[in-house]
Amino acid sequence: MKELEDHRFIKAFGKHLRNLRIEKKLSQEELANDAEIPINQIGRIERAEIKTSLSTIYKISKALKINPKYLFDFEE
Amino acid sequence: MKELEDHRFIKAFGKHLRNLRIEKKLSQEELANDAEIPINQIGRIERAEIKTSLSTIYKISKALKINPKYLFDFEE
DNA sequence: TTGAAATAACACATATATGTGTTTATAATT
DNA sequence: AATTATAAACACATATATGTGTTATTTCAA
Repeated sequence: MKELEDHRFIKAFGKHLRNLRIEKKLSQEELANDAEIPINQIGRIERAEIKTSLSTIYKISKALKINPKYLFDFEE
Repeated sequence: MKELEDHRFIKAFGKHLRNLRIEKKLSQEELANDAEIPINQIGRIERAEIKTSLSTIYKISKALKINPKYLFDFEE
């Protein structure tokens, strides 16, 4: 089943995002505000509820003040 | 307008994907088949028609046999 | 310049992300 | 224990990606 492998990646991405957010000492709400996306989105991504889009990835990276590629700089 | 900036990023992503695909000497159809996604999706991403998802990004990186982060290794 | 391969450009149904709001649960602090 | 901040868990409407199919256009080699 390809879904399992895919889901592992999505979960790792969410965990990595959470790590980066906490490193920067931001709440989900603060990050969401900075990124100009709804408050709930950050939690949904961190919990791997959704497979977010390039657009949201870009906005989050801007709010974290990092290059988007660092959002993918993690091991599964 | 934030949309413009966002769109520059999406376009750069598409251009980078096209470069990577051509480097590997794959047609859109071959890459789509390898990634097990519809043939049209690759073209839509390369032309920046859509802001694709984490899931598709993962599948494409697998098909290209690269780490997903290299899909974001480009300058805007 | 013609034929074949590759890509673009349509249309349309379905699945999923987004956006907004409300309510519940969990931590942390005083 | 009570208060506050944070995050999770719901629901629901809307926007957009996905998936499938067909037709036009472009590209490139013979």
